[in-house]
Amino acid sequence: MTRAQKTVSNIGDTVIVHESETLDQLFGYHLKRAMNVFQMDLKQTLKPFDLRMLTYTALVMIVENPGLRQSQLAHAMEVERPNMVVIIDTLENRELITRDPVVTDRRAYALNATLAGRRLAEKATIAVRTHEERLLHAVPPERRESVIAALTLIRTIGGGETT
Amino acid sequence: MTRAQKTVSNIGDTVIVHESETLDQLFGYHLKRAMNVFQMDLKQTLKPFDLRMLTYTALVMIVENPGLRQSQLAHAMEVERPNMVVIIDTLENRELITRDPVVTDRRAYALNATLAGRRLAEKATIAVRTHEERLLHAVPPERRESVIAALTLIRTIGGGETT
DNA sequence: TCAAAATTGTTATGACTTATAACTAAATGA
DNA sequence: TCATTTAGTTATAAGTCATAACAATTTTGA
Repeated sequence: MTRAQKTVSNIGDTVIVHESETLDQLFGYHLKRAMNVFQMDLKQTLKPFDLRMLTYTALVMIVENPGLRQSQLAHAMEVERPNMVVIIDTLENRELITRDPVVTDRRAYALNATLAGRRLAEKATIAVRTHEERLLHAVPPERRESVIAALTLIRTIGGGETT
Repeated sequence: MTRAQKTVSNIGDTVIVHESETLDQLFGYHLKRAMNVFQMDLKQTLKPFDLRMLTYTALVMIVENPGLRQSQLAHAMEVERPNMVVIIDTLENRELITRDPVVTDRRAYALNATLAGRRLAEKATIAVRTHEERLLHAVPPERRESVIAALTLIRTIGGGETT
């Protein structure tokens, strides 16, 4: 049973739902279903590192963009500023990052990863890559690239985000 | 500025984040970003019909699978049963669906769409398709099919859902 | 047959996520 | 200078999602 064709079928006595013709034709529906799989897997993958999706993303972004401001990070991650505070708090409390003063702007903090932060990001990323590989092993690399290109195209058009 | 290459660049005096090398290499990251775009758009698209993503999905599934039970729908939508109750309540209160008794099982309800429900589903679906078209217009149909096929492949492998 | 187990839908509730309003401190700029 | 804007924060509300427990019913198997 590779693809769903019928909307309903019978096994013995019980009716089993097989999706919906209409929804099956919607791109966003497939996007959501695939997203669910990735999200559940990612959650489990990050659990050993005591990271959530957002804290992981923030950590990696800080590692690769030293000196980043919270507001910039919030904007990049499409997260509201107040919510970014607690994410940063979490990472700072675990001493994975530091809030350093910015000489040119005393309101702002420059975010920097500590050595522990960089190491954790590295380890977590390896785990995430491994798990992605497991999910994607049936999709050849060039297909993956093609899909990513399509997704990026969609985002840059529909999202209005120039980044 | 179509694609991000550098992680950080300077415009005038302010540092601007351009994503992250590491995250950019992750399939799930692109999936999530594209998903955000779709989700925000869908939310706006369904607002005039006073439907949310889940109520829309449930309504369409009921329209196309008459007689469906709540638990079957919950399973198909990957939603917990208690949460399905409120979704069904909402649709029933608006008289878009009915909970009909099942002669063979007095515990269960057979879900059926009313005429109003079918009409609303139809109108909403047209709107959703239109909005998807706008988001996807830069992606040629065969690319879309290819992406959907890849997403389905991922789901059937990683998700474990035979459905 | 009939008691135990499982299932359907439900209620109540709590955890977690995300959004909004309002505030302080600092920077900007007319 | 003084009004306006911005960075970060606090408090809080709204929204989403998951868990436990329950009544009614069906199924199971001893």
